Amino acid sequence: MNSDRRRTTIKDIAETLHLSVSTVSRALQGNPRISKETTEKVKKMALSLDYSIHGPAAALRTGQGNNIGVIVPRINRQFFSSLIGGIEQVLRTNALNTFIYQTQESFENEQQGVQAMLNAGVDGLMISLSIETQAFDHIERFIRSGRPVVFFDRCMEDSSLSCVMIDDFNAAYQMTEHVLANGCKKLVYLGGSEHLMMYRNRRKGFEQALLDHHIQPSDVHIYENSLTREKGYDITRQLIETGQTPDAIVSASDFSALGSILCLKEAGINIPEQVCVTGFANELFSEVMDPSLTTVEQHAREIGMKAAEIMVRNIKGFSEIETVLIPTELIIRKSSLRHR
Amino acid sequence: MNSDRRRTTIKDIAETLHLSVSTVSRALQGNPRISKETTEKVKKMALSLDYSIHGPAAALRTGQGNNIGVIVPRINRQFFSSLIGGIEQVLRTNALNTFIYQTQESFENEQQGVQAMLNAGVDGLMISLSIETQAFDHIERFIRSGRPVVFFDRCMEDSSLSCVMIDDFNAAYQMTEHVLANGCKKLVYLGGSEHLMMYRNRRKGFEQALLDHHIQPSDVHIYENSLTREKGYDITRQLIETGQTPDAIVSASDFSALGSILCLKEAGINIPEQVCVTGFANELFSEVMDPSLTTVEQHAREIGMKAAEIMVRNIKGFSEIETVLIPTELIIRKSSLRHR
DNA sequence: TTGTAAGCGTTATCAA
DNA sequence: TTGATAACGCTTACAA
Repeated sequence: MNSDRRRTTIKDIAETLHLSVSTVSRALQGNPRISKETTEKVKKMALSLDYSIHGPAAALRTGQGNNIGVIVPRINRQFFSSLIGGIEQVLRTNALNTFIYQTQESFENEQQGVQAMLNAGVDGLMISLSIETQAFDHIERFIRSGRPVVFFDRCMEDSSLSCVMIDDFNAAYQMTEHVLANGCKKLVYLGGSEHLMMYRNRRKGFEQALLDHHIQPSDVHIYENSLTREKGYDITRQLIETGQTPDAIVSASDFSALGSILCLKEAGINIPEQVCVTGFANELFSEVMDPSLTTVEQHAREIGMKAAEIMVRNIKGFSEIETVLIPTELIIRKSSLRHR
Repeated sequence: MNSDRRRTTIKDIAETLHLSVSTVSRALQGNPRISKETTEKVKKMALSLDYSIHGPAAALRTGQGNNIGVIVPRINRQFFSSLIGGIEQVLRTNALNTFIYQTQESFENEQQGVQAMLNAGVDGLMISLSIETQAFDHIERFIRSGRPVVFFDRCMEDSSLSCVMIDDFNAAYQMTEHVLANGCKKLVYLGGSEHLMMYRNRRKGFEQALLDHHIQPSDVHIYENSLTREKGYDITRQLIETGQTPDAIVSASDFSALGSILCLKEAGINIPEQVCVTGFANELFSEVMDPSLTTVEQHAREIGMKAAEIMVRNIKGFSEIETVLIPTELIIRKSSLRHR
């Protein structure tokens, strides 16, 4: 545990082999200008001396660090962790490291995260904005540094930036149509923050479906900022207690849908016969809960992979801007499927 | 999107202010040797020039990169993502960045990951071994570089290394006692890979409880490598078909427990009255599935935080070795609680 | 095919 | 209180 042990450098290899550092550097890179034997010798010595390249030094010299910063609201959400899995896989196969930072949905943390990425000298930034974020100086600062930025899921609304997200409008539209097709007429919608495009789009999709099917607006309640299990529970309880029980609860989150279902079950209300409930995200629990939850599969891993691919192309010098919509999939389960 | 834009350096600041780079460097660090006015001036200019420190260069000079590598089998497991959340939080409050790498349970990826960390010049390594890992040259290589290594959850069995894990033996022991207290006598155990200490310890805890309660070994079946939903389902189906249905299935994983439950429900077998089922990990779905699953809460976040604290202390020069057992919590739910 | 030397952005030593 | 300069480990013209 020799903690003041100096690391092996190419200089060490050069000295033991009586070569110059440049020869060693080139040999290590497999440069054809170096003879086969020398290259072989150098690589062998590198191995036996426990050499590993000092990335930061190489980065300093070449201006390329091979590190990509990834900023997400939370890492312990099925959606984001799968998405990161996709990012990581694509970046790795392109010899890029993944630097992760989670904001915990805090704007301040997000600012710090971007600064940390700037300091770390990452070659590009992939980010999904926090719920709180409404100002973008920190992002613009990064962009000014001349390095690529790719948004995913929660994007900045600027068409000159790359963004990969799902088709929220359509997903919500289809979901609402499905609920209406099951005979529901008095709907409650549990939405998110209106300043995030994705939640606005979901709400718009919901409303458009109602419009297209001639549902009376007076029969509909829309709640903002209602994405948590607790919110779902509380709102549902309040509706029941005030005699306003709807016949469908369409939620922009599996968690609030879960809260609603728990509350309805407690109140002895039958799902789906009396009330249909739908969620959003296809969290692991949605399949195995009782009743199983109708929801939207977002293909998180693919979103991550697609975003990473755009980043890789940008890093390689193709500075194209892309906005990609990953198609969603309606997963119909018991919580919304009536038998008539 | 000026991609050949040179980044602002302290030299730029120095020139515009007619100061030397050393003064600027010191001012930026808040060195008291620099006058208040100069410090102020420099910081203001840094801001207006969009300056941010170039970490790699500073790392090269100081030998301290403030980056910690974290290697995990998978990121999209509730357990690991929560754990990483804990790590990230502690490291960040100590001005350390988190470098993440997932092995997908592959030994080859793990080797590459350690190498990537070595190259990235991280100051320390936090790692949970892949299931496949049985050789440790890559780890020893990192240790030889003189930088601290902290294991979590899946550790190398070497008392000269720091490790944070849960008390698997006791957790399994308590779980087994709970099942026995519910009157079960013919038990099936679904375990993991025997070469991982944690799974060995769980199996030992299970067996010790049987021993202490005088259960006939002939009434017990132990399966190795049975941690997935599919394995749980298949083994359970096979037991039922061959007329060997047990009265309890104790699993080392929530996923195989889930598989078992799905199979039992399909076969019309009552849980828990005919068969008790227990899992391990308290995955999100275990609470909301039907029946809710008795399991073990591992306090993943705390494991991460504790491991990160040890790392931070090592980075700061205290090279103490610590093995920490985080206490678990038995979460008793419907899948194992008989009413008599 | 190999070597020399400059320079990436920063910090730290020494000098003023 | 500030400045000049060397050094960290690496890559890459340019030279041999």
